[in-house]
Amino acid sequence: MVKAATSIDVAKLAGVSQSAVSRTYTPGASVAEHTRSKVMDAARKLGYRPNAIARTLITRKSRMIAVVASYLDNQFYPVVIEKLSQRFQEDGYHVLLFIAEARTEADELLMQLMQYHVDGIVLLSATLSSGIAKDCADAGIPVILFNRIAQAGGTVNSVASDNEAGGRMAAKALLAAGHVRIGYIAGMEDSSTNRDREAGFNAELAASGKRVFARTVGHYSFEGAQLAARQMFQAVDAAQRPSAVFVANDHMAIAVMDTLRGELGLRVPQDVAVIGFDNVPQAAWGGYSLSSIEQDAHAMIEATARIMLEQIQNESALAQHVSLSVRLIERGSTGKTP
Amino acid sequence: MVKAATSIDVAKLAGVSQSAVSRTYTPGASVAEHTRSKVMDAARKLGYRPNAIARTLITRKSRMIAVVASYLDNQFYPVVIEKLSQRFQEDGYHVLLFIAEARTEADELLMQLMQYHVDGIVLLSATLSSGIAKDCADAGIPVILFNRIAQAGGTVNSVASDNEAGGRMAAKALLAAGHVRIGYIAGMEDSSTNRDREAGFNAELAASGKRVFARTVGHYSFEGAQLAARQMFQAVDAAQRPSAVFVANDHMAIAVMDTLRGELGLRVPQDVAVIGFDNVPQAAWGGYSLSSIEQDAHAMIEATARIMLEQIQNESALAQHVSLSVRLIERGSTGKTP
DNA sequence: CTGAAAGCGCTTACAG
DNA sequence: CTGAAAGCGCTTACAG
Repeated sequence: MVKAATSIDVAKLAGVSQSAVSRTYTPGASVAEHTRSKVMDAARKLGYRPNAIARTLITRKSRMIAVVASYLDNQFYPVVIEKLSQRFQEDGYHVLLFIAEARTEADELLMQLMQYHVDGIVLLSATLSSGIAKDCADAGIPVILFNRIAQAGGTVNSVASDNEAGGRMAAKALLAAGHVRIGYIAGMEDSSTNRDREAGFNAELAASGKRVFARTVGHYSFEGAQLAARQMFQAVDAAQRPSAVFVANDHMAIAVMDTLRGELGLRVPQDVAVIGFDNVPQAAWGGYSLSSIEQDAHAMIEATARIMLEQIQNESALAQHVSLSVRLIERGSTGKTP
Repeated sequence: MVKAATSIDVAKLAGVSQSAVSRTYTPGASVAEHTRSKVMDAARKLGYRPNAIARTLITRKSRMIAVVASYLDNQFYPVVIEKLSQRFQEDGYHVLLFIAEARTEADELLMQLMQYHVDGIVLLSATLSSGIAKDCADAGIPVILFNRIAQAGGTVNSVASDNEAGGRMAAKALLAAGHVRIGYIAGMEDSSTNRDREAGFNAELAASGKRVFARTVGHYSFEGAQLAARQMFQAVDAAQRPSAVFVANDHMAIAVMDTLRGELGLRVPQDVAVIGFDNVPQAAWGGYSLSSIEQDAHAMIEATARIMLEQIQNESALAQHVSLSVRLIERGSTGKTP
């Protein structure tokens, strides 16, 4: 174990002051070209790298952004985490990833985060108590809810899709295909995504003088969705069960398709049309060809990065709420031939 | 923006020295019960939390472990990242996640990591130059290669599956099913996983007096695998193409199945049997029912955590190399009826 | 058990 | 442009 070289070591070797070394590594600081090159030479010889921890202590900027995630089995999130990391890296920020197991855990995690003086926090599909949200705001740490809507009037930003419009699109597509008995398999009852998708879906059905034929809850989990599908499609008589179903996300929709085909012997789309939400990569796989409402992950990430940088630079910036457009991707599961 | 309370603020309010506050938060330090409770009361009133950055500066322990990943579209990794994070969190460590885009980028990333004084580094399916590996060793930072084998004699630890045994199992399963024309779709040519899986596969074929009938390369990517499948199965005459194929991982195997069925009109397993590697969750999906060689992700994660903690606590510990058993999971893609 | 003090490795006014 | 010095918020011998 070799002790790393410090700015003092470099200063000594270069024959300059420690301040000069520090200035060499501070963009925009005034250092003579001659001094700078002496410092760089010495730094190279010693393998010097500025200690980011010491810098953070004094500047109060860690250049780290915490991302709190959970449910990585939902295929939408790994991709988001990857792209989000890359996006922040482009701006010189690093991602400190936290996995929250239960929803209640987010608060405890956040408290730990604050000890690390992260510059900002992105909550992927997680919520946090208003107490913690206020602590973050008080500490000047921007918080962005990703794929969740923040309560109005708060200090917390949010970036989400127009889930309500997505729900309407799903209903419109199924109605246009002539379906009359249409079911809905819900995600988490208390999530804003589920609430808004279902509201849009029901509103569009109502606009056609119809209402949902059956409704079960899958809690956004694979197993939950299998159960929900069994409950909804157990009727032996075809007229007793939906001929189409809107599932609150693709992760569940795939489980539903498996259950319909494998367990219940029903064909998709001939016996039951299925439409999901997210347009995860797996929706395009040949084994499913799942129609879906696409969330624009790229735009969501760009909006997140933009808001984060704005809020880090301007602490008094007001909370922003971004809602992005979605679009229908039709595939085989609703009868579109590829 | 309210300035966070420091140990000095707490000390003043509690009427004790700053040292006493620090000791209260240092497990094992000697503080009178009376003093401790005065400190805790004051801390509660001020919402005090020790500053982890300042602590890191002086203790040289950040309790952060860097995880460098890439290829999150391979479904094996998100699950590993999630479980690994949770596992380290149990021991009071946090994961700093870095996404390496190209393989060459890992070195640059590592240099940045060292500035944050992470306590350890896990490289998920990435390699690093021997120069950087030495820098880490010199700095006393343990490095673990996950799902890769380290070069012998180095200072870098590794945790991987017995890929060679896995390759043999795949060959054995296909031979046992009576296949004669057996193909192999390779991953990255220069990866240890591909090398070992292929070596075991070929060795087992050779043991039966056979050799691989066709070989193409999919580079561990979805698109690469589609291309590799087209190349291998373009022959119109069934006798000209393999009746079974071992694909170097599940991520590619799923792409191969899509190409076989969707594009080439071949049935799995009737026309072509397919076997993959990893046993990702998606392999069990009804749309694929993919036979696979299962990597024991749980055991890999436990081994990684154990080695990491050992090496953090004992800097002079020697590099360890763990190889974990794999097992065959037979499903529909090799003719097993579920 | 407790407090005063040094020091971790930086950044940043300040004076020159 | 440059250097001496203060200070970020802690931990940890050291002396009492």
